[in-house]
Amino acid sequence: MGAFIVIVEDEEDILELIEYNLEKEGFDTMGFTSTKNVSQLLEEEDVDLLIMDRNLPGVEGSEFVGQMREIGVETPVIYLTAKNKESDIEEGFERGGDDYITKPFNMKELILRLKAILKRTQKDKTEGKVVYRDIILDLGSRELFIEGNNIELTKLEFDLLHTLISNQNIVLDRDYLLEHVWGGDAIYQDRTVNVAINRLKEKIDADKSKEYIKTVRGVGYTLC
Amino acid sequence: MGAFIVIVEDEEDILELIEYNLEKEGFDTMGFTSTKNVSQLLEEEDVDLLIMDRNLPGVEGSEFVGQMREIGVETPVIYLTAKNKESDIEEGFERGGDDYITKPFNMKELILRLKAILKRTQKDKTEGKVVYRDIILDLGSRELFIEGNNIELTKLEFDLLHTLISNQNIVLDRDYLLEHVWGGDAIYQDRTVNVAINRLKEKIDADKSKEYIKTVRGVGYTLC
DNA sequence: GGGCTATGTAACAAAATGGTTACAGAGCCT
DNA sequence: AGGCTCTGTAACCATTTTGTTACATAGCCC
Repeated sequence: MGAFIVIVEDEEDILELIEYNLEKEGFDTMGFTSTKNVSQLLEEEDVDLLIMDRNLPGVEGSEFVGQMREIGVETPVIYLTAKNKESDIEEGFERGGDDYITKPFNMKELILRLKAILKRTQKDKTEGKVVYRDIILDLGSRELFIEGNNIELTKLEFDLLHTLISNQNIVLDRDYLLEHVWGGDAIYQDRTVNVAINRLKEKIDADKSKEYIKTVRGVGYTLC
Repeated sequence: MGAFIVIVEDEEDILELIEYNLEKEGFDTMGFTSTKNVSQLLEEEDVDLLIMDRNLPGVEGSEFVGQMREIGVETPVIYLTAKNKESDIEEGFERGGDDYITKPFNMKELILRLKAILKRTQKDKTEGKVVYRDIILDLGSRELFIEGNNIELTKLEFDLLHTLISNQNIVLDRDYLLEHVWGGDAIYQDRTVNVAINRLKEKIDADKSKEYIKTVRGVGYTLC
């Protein structure tokens, strides 16, 4: 469960301490000493959790989160705050923050809460079903049904189809797919996508005349 | 009804007073003057009730219970509190506490409430059964029946099956299982889950042709 | 149609994954 | 202490899955 966690904290010592400990727990982290660049990151990347100091120079932490919420960013937040007056805490909650921890804080506590929040939100992620025409993808049991028939998929095939369905009618290029299905770091060839798509096609378009996955020459693939 | 009751109270006089009276009533008790070691006890032992001072030095009592709830500890709580402002009481309830008593308190009242809570929760405990197809898991006696046959399980196997049944039709990955079955702190290998699952499979799928626990390659396991 | 590029296909090799077993330490009971 | 069971770890092997490569085919522009 290598979640991606962004930390905003102006005191560098504390920032490093948090990053060190979270990475030791197996999380991917990225630290900032101001909210600069953070909004862009939240919008564009798949950030699982934000840890945010409330007492930043310049913008108030909760102010910032408020703005994020307004443009539809739902990333859960843990506030770090020296204040522990109740009014402040309430305000933090009101603005859509999910938890708060008062400084000085216990690293174990932070990690405990963080895991609790992740558990909650990650679970939401896996609940439910995604549907496209005759195709039903059950995210919980990881089963695929086409016209009621259960079709077995490998992990890769499932993730690939999941991404395609989530972006139906949008053409996804190979780079996008590599990044989202295969994951960021490792480097693969384009052809990898190619082959994977075709193995998936084989199962999906099997006996049907219908063609679900369409190749868009020169660009990528789409479920249209 | 020799329930096991843990008491956390920093004033030793009061602590002893409570322990004395509860033991006279036939309860097993264990007293602490701080929350140190208590979390571990709650996680690992079968504690029936927690009596907790809210005004502890250091961690807030309700804060502590909140953390316990987040990692899945369901032990009911009675708060002792000098505060009786409504806001405090509400907050205590919100965090999952089950009752509160304001100091100075009447020992008789404490015991009365305590018995009321125990009656309620003990009943839940013994009535609970989880069913999946031919499988009946009796949470009270911790017995497993498959098609009426009693099959012996070790603690680990039982907890594992319990988690699987509670999440039937959902694929649980190894991290999830490690966290929920083995518990948060300790660090184990994936392979540990692997072996445990297979030991469980051996017992469950024994003479049957039916396969209850399904391996989802690359992801985890599920009861499907 | 010819020539170009992009894509599909098949085959192979490498890597990942899970089952199985053996073993050792921990815990428990006698 | 001795013997028991339970459980975590490591090693090994079989299998599946996946990446890569080479080659065939299809699409597109002239």
